[in-house]
Amino acid sequence: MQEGKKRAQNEANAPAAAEAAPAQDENKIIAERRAKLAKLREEGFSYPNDFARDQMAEKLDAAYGELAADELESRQVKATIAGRLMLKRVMGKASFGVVQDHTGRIQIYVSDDQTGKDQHAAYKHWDIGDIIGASGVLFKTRTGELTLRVTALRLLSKSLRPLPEKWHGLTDVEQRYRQRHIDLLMNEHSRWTFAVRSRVVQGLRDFMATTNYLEVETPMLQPIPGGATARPFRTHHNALDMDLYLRIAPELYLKRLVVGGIEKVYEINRNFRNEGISTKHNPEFTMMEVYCAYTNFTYMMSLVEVLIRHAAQSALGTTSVTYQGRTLDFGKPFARISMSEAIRKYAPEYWSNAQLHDRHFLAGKLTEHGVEFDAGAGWGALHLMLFETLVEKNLVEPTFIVDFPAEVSPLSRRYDRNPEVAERFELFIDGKEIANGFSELNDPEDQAARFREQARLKDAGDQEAMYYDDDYVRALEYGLPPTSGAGIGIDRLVMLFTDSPSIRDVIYFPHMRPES
RNA sequence: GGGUCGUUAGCUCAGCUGGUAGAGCAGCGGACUUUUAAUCCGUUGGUCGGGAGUUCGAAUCUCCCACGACCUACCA
Repeated sequence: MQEGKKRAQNEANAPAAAEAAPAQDENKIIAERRAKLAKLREEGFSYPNDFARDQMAEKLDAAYGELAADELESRQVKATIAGRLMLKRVMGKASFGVVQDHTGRIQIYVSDDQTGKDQHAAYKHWDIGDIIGASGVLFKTRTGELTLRVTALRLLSKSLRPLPEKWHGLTDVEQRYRQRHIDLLMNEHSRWTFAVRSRVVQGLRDFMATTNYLEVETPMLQPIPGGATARPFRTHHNALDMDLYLRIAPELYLKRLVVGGIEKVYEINRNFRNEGISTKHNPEFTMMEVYCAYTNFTYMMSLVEVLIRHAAQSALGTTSVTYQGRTLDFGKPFARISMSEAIRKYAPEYWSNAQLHDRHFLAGKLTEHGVEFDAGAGWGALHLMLFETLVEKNLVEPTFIVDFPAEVSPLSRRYDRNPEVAERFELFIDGKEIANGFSELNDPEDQAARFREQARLKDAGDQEAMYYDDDYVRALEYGLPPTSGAGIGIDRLVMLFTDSPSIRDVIYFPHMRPES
């Protein structure tokens, strides 16, 4: 790090850097720009950092964009701006340019009689992509565009690599994901998408703060990866000489905090799952998990509903969004339906409640649909599989599915009236699971039994089954208050809010294989 | 994992049934003092993703590999 820093500084200061060995992918355009940089260095250019701007493009437009030309002229508004040169139009003794900062764009007008011939001549040789600063007075062109009549301008940072074409921009999805910096420069929609993402997270945090939840951070490196059924990433701690896992969920740690008296707690952070990659799955993804003592899953369902509604409103200013051509309304109450009812609703024929609880019946129907399952799978696993096969894709509008089989919900409290079913819900939108929550299992002896069953499945070859977590059971033995909790998939929520078809569109740097 | 499609200049794309690789933008040189994807004249730029094969001759046909997209199966 230190070494690298020193080297970078030397390069920046040394004119000899222009002779440095060029990278493999250098072409003529880059060579020409390096030559320009070398010449600029001879003239004293040193990547200056003492330029102070006093205006942003968007603010200037908001303040003066509507003003009449002569009114603007009479006010003689001075401004100093800085940003990246995105367009350049040279016309002899005068030139135009478009400078982009993080708020937007503003046009500049550079001419011999305003800056002097030399400065204008220098500008003509700057490149699209260069970062510049400019001072001047605002005016309106003949066509009414707000423009800065430049009296002084400086090159602040030289761009050696050409930007994509001004009209089509960068459209190649692979390059947009691999070189997100270019995507962000070129594509307004990409900038908007990530701005929405930030506002969603901010909106969630604001809401939680006003309802007195405490935000915490729990371990990403865990000796026993718990809280979900998923394959973990493994890593190694050298000093301790022990294997650790990247967390698949923060759940068990957050509930330890509830045992410790933090009764309203949440975390927004990354989870890591060593599983497939798809338009809906990235190996690391962002999850919000929340727990509230002295409530049950019905409270948590309502909280999730309100949170999502609030996130939409604060990030987008509306609760109605269009996703891939379909309208989703987060403003009206989310539907609530039990898993059994949902299966019956979407089943091709009438199935009785008894049939839906008959393992052999379910196994037969799954086979009819060509679904493979483990011979040892119980009623609950088959019931869930049938739900996933028949129902999930149909749940377009926000819908809570409640009453999951306890067998597939090893951390959920059972119903008193039916111990085969858990007080658990999942929220589906556009066929995707967006949230998952339940009344937490706070009976340490039941939890121990469930872990034993998971350990048995793991021994039998189920790589996603949970580990027995002795330390967690011991925490429960001190007494976990009746508690409900939920997890919300932030990436997927942002996909819905931004009409993004792929999770890679809402993650700055999605995982990609290395370029060969 | 399986299937389909794609990869040509810095970017966006043409390139037919095999016959010396093209355009626009960007770049470079020139003209132009209110342009708007500025315009006009001239011009540079390519290991056609990589490798092997068929052929007198391959961007083009065949095979293998890499990367990506979409569909499909699974975890959120």
